Amino acid sequence: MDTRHHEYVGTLGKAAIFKRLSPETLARLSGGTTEAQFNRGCVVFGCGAIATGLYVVASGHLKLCLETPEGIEHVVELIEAGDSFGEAALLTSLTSRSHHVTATAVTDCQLLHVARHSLLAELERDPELARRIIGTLSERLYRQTSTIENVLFRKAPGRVARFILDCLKTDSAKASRRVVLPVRKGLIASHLNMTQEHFSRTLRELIKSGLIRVDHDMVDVIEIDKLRALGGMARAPEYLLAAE
Amino acid sequence: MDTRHHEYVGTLGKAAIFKRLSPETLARLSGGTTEAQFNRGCVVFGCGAIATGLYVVASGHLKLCLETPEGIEHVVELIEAGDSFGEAALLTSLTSRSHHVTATAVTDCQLLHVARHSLLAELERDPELARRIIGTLSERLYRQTSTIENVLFRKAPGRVARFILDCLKTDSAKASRRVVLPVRKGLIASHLNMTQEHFSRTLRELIKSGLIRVDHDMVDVIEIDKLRALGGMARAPEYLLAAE
DNA sequence: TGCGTTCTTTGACCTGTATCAATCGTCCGG
DNA sequence: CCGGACGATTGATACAGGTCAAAGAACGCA
Repeated sequence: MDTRHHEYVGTLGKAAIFKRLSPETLARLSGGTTEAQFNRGCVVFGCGAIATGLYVVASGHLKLCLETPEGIEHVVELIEAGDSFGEAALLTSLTSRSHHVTATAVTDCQLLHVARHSLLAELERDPELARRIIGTLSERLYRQTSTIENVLFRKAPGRVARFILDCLKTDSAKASRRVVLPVRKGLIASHLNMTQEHFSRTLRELIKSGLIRVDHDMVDVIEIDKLRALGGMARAPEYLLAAE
Repeated sequence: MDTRHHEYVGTLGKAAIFKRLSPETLARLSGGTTEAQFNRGCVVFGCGAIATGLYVVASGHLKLCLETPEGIEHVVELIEAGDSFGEAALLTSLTSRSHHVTATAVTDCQLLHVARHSLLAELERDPELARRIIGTLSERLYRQTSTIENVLFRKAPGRVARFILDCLKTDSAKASRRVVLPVRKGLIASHLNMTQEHFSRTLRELIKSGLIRVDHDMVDVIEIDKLRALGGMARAPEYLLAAE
């Protein structure tokens, strides 16, 4: 195990899925780890591809998408540094270990790839790892359920409001009430299940009614309560249009 | 461990999640198992409730739903005998072990409840159980992704077509090309993210164009190819290999 | 510096689906 | 046998959001 693998231990240990695992476990996992760079736009794995292991993001952003043959795509999840992806396809005999989404780099990315056999072997030794993986999958399931809820129960303004509020929560700049959109607007639109055009219009609507202010990819929240009301409500009937 | 617990071993062993586990593991799990009946319409657990364990369905049908305060509900998943549910909330520290959907009996049900502590204890001993749980969660995740795909990429007729085709696959009567709808039509409509009215209309549309024939809850598939075309884009595993 | 590419905005129009409302079965208890 | 409850069907209408088209902005890169 050379020095490179020692570096991996550090990066792996920072990822949520492996955080606070025993150093021995991490060391053994790093033995099955390789490094990979992907340039913006590159496909990490395609839908249907056989899963060879799990990816951990050292840096960069990725998207997990569903695609139609016609090229329409829907962003299931946006992935960033510290996240992992590809876990779900590791152990499903039924779905023949193939990925059911396509993973694409939306910025240049640095990834670590932990081989499937290392994970399985380690699963045998360390029950804590099993718990982690189960926890991560549950987490993912939970997020997907929320996504479904968001898409099905809310109209466009509600979805956008909730997205902005979610960014506020995660973003370090929660006090400033300023959010920097993580990716290009079109991707966000897709994630919220609407067209880029509609997303644009909806943002302007929120601006016009004074809830937010927008400058390029910077969003300032003005009326956080009204935004919460919109995002919290299942279905936003008609909110007020402050005439200008 | 009395005779009742011995019965449980049999039922547990029939569930997909526990199938072919070692008799010792099953026996120990059955020690933490209790029985429960729920009448049609009863809520097994509500969204937000703390998860106490995992449920296995001995008989009956249930639905997993998302709900709004206003009482609108969306069926995330339909559950039947041999399925398990409630696994996802067992191990998420982050989401504080609360259920994120509501489980309701749609017919009278016989359930087994496996206590959380038994599962966790057994997880420590039997890595195969860990793999099973991971597999089940992955499976669930996969199904949810399919659901998202179905709801987002297809218009109403496509969704209905796919639902019928799915029933054909699972239903034992796949040769007969006859499907018996598992639950009341309104629930199916909700699962497909449309109103009961629209579902009804869509069915009639399919009948009018000669793809199916419907008598109450019996659906006969006439033109399976056209139905497939509507349900469209069966994911081809012939996709190319993974990254690197 | 200019030009092409990629992202965003805006406008006009169209359609899928929800909503509201009424009717009609069908099953069940009295 | 009848009335009520629940589910399914059908019709009329409204609107959210998609589609198409085109023009601006921003960001490369030569």
